[in-house]
Amino acid sequence: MTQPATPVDRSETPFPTDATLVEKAYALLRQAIVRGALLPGEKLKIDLLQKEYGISSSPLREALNRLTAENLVTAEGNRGFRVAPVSLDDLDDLVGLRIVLEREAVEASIAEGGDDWEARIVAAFYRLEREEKRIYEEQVPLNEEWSQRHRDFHMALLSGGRSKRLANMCASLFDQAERYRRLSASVRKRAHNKSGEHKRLMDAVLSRDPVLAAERLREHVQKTAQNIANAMKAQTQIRTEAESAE
Amino acid sequence: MTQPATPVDRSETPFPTDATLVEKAYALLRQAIVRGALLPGEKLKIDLLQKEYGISSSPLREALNRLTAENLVTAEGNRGFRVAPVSLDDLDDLVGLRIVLEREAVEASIAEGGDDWEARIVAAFYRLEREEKRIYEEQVPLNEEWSQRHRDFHMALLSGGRSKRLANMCASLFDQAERYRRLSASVRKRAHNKSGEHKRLMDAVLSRDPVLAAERLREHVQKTAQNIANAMKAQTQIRTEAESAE
DNA sequence: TTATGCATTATTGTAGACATTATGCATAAA
DNA sequence: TTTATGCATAATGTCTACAATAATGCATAA
Repeated sequence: MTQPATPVDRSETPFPTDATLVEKAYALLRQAIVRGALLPGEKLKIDLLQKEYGISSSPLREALNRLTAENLVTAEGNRGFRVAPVSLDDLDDLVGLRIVLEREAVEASIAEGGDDWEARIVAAFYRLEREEKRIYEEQVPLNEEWSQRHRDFHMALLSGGRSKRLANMCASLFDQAERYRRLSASVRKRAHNKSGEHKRLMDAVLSRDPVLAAERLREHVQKTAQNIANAMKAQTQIRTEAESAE
Repeated sequence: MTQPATPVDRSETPFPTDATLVEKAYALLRQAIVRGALLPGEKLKIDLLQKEYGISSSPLREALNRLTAENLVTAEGNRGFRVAPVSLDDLDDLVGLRIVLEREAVEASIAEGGDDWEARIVAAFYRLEREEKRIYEEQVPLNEEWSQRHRDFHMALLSGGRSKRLANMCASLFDQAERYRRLSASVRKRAHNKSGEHKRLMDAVLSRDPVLAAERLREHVQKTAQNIANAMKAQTQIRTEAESAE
């Protein structure tokens, strides 16, 4: 039996139920790494993961091999797998590429995107705002729901172009950056006022001014990265002080 | 025992001897696909590959999973692995991204590269020219040696920047394009006079004029892609005619 | 011609044995 | 002390056989 032909909204159903175990393991591990449940540098021992997820070694190893190509896992011959380490240099590298590729993607979207693309943006923004309002009014901390809405909004902005590769790369880089955001977010739990920034971003994109849109996107990405970098430096500072106090 | 600390020149020694079987399988399969020994769409049956390479299923499957992330292999759940298909649309996509990323890489190289970078370019060009001269004088057809020199030259041009991710992506996209080149090259076996083009490219880069360098790089990549596209169209034409003549 | 059911085949997943390599620790040498 | 060396132990990678599941092709019925 094949998967039903109904279009799957990946933002709603996290994963189809009839996926192979490799795909499930891939999705689970990826999520755990991006969300920071598995920490940078952490050893990924097959037998432990096996018990944790109830999946045997072969599909796990295959999933881990896929993740190495996405810079989320490192594999060193005969020394097993690890969660990819993080560093300020790597963040820099990541953000630099993100800016280049997201500029390209938003420019292509503005040039090629139709009404459906614009509608996707408006819808995604609406849902993101709703969630942020809920968080503000109910004094809820940032949550998975917001992260998903946030991701959807950003991807919607870039989804108007034809290039599949570009879209995939942007998504991958976004998630890699998301991992950094989460790791550094242990400090500041509540949302900055990102809502205004996202509104400005959307307006620029919907006005179809490629220069303005690219510029605001760059600002947004760079500002976020700066916050993350500062948090990382602060953490390193704290860690260093704690160590030297011993 | 760890690998000796001597720097490995990947262009000389295709692969270290103490690599794991996953790495060997990965390298072998990748090569076979890029060189066109395994054709687009071809089924990759594990048991056949097992006999072919003398490597058991586990490392083979792991290697294939890595290759899926590079767009060289497709994996469809419960339907096994295939060599990634090719199409004019995909070529377009590929080349579009290549131009964006190689421009970025060459600009970064010009801004950040030092004498060592320039020396790498000159050396790579010298070796490429030597090989082309040999091919011309001895009436040898294009060969693996030339392909390697050609790759080395292009990568040298882009190797001056700090971004590791960018370099890796450029290399991956170059090889994906190389696969297209080889597949379409079955027609025209002898080298075009690329030598002059490469010289002009090198001169622009070494003059450290980022605009000129990016423009010549774009021209070069696009012209190559156009030749490939034309060859693909001709092949499709021929295939279509053959089919309708039945 | 178009469905349906069934047998066949291919793929995926599991388990456990085995070989190889890394690692930590005790001991010996500088 | 510090730095090597050798060995026991653990971790990793690989292989094999087999079980479970899904896809596929074909004969038959509608």
